[in-house]
Amino acid sequence: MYTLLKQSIIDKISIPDAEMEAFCNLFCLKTLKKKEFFLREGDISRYEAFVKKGLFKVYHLDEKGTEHILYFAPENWWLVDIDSFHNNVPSMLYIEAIEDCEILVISQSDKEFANQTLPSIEKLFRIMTQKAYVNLQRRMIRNLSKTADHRYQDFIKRYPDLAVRLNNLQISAYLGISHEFLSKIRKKMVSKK
Amino acid sequence: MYTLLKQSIIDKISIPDAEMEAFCNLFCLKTLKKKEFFLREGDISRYEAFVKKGLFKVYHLDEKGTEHILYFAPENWWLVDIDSFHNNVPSMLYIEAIEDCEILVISQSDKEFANQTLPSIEKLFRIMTQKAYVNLQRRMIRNLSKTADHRYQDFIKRYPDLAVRLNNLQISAYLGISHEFLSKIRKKMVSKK
DNA sequence: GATAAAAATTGAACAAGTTCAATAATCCCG
DNA sequence: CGGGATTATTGAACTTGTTCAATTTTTATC
Repeated sequence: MYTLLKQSIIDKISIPDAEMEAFCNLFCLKTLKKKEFFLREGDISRYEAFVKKGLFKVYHLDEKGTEHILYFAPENWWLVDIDSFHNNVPSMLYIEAIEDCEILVISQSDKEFANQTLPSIEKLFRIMTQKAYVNLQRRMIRNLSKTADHRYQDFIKRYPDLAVRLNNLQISAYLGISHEFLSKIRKKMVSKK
Repeated sequence: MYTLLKQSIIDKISIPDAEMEAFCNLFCLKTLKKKEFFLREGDISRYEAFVKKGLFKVYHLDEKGTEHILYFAPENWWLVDIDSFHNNVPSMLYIEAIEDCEILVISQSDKEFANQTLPSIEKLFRIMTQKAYVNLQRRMIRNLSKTADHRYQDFIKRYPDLAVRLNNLQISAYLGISHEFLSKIRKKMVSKK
């Protein structure tokens, strides 16, 4: 049950067996079907989860009802709205399964407990947050400096395995463009080959 | 010398006096004049710094030579390219003083030493990275869902004290628009009042 | 205070991306 | 396998934002 989670932790830090066991035992398995939600806008994020199987989208819905995807979370990724989870404020985000999923869930209080009692875990979450920050920073730079065309080509090159699991509505909501415009970009690419 | 730094730490975590002293002693004071650099593209970020006085811009230069500002760092903020610092890769960023500045500098190795020997410090940096991540996430959402007009008004409302220290070239490079367009937005705002 | 440099404004032509509406293709699911 | 729903494509008109070039205003410096 915890194989993937353990591997994902070992890849980031060295951790004594006892701490690993203690930490993993705080998680419980949950399944979500496609279109079900792990978090909705207005909720306070009281759980964090590791994606064991499947794929989620983490997004914000603006006042016009347009979806803006912050990131996709496939296997090995974590689900949480750090903002809501740590500042105890209602979330601006939705976290929705876009495939049938299996996740390992830990509560806010158990995570705090782990942070306080298991020295390796504090480090694990520092490293994870750093990695998330670096990814977001790189994306910010790309969004500020590249055209939609370039961002799309970059996306399918960077995440080929993800690209095939997503439809164009989802990709366009991640790139920050309309799906019609994405369709036109794709057409141009085909004709240029 | 360390008053501001200590206050900034106390605001985030509780820390024994001995750890506080040990940590602060790892920093040394440096001054930079306006237009001097703390980091340049291609450098590997081997130092992290706390801004004691002044104001920096952290930005990327694209292939056309256009500046894209990731964030501004006034007093109480930290200077570092987390990506370069932790992954030991050449930086994509410039960190440049836009006022005469005083900073407290710590080396990568001293920071690692602190992380390993001072338990509070691991927590401090986890919390700081989380805060930075939350800020960046909120900005990402705004950039994806709001027009330039809205983003500008939001910026001057959100950072009024910063807005008066910056010129419009810098603000436009942060908002992700040309300075000419920002000028037109400002004109429209004045006429609507 | 003079003067050079940097920043801000403006307009015109243009490019990038959106919106809306209609149609076509694909995907589910009972 | 059929039919409804979702997804993808296309075109035309439109909006947002860029680029370039000229001019004005402000700032810095000696």
